[in-house]
Amino acid sequence: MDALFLYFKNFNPLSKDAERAIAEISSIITIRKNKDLQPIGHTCKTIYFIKKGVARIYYFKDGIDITERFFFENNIIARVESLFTGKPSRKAIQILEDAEIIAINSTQLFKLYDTYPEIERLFRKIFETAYVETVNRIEGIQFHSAEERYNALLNEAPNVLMRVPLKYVASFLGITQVSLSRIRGHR
Amino acid sequence: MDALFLYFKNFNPLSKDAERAIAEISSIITIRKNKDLQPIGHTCKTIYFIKKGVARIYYFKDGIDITERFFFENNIIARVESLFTGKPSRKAIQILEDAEIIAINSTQLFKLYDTYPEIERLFRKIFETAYVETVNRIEGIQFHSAEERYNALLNEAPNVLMRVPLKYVASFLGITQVSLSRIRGHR
DNA sequence: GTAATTATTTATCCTATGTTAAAAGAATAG
DNA sequence: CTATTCTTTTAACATAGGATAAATAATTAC
Repeated sequence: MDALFLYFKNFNPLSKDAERAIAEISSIITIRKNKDLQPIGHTCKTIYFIKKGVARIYYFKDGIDITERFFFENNIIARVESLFTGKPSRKAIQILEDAEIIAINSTQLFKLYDTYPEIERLFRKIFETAYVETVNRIEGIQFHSAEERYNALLNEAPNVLMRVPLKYVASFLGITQVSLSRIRGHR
Repeated sequence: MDALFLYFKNFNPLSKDAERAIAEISSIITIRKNKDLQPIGHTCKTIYFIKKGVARIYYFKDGIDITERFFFENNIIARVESLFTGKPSRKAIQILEDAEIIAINSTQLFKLYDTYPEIERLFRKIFETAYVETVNRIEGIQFHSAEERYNALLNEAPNVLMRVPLKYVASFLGITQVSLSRIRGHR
């Protein structure tokens, strides 16, 4: 649990009381490579924190597997389009490397918001930051060539290319696997 | 101010007290077509609400004017990548139709969060919703052809095409104006 | 360790969108 | 009302990336 609270400190340090309250609604999961942590079609009622391992959010678009995003150690994962709307998610979370994960029950978490404004503030800040990252990502997607996006990924997140199968990287970059392979060849 | 409080009710109804506190840190601006409401390079310290008119957030990418998003009546505008990070924004807000706008001072607003948890909750929910919209938008950008994106816009937000110059729509769709014109010709 | 499966690359051909330039149409200023 | 400027369309040509198929290479199961 310590890794989680350390992560929280970057956003809004919590009182011991608040930490305890979160610990009470959380559990630790170990899960193996290639398993789905959450399947498509379920309403997201959990916020995950990766202690160890790699994961991705993916979905199917016209029968094709699309990676929305990758997640590494010391980060929060949630399918926010379901978490914040209460609607079933069309997306799944898949584990790409054997993982150790902290699962926080979001229904209970949102109830804690009433008793602990500091917890509400913490998650407000976490998701504001995630929101900003998403806004910035649109720019990268929309106005760079596939090759530029690949090179940017290589610079900014080389661990993606080192720890994740290329077939998943391709759709994340918005191209086919064949194109990605061609781009990697240009060198 | 009433339009603003009515808008707030969709997210988290406020007490009269909280409404008064927000009214105190807000002002009404009238501004003409083609003017910049906020220039590039300034740190965003204001959250705007459009009572009347149309606006867009735009920036320059390699000297080319890119529209990030359009905003119509009864919506909040903010350059969140600046608002939530405190860094200067590379983006500007431009008015596309003579507008009447409520400007909320964000520095003072964030201070109100301490006294009025209901206000913090309100804006948490507003930005959670905006975050979800942004996540959903990525899907639309990344895996549809330009023509599909144009048709989707035509269906989902025909007011964009009716009230906004096409040259601004093109970059919003991620294509050149020439391509947009070609696509509109296919019919 | 070998067979079977899965991931990646290479090759060919094709289409959507970019680029540049020019024409046509609409809006604005005086 | 006319001239000027700004916006949109049209045309011709170039290219990045998609689709399909097949060949390697790497993993996994037994």
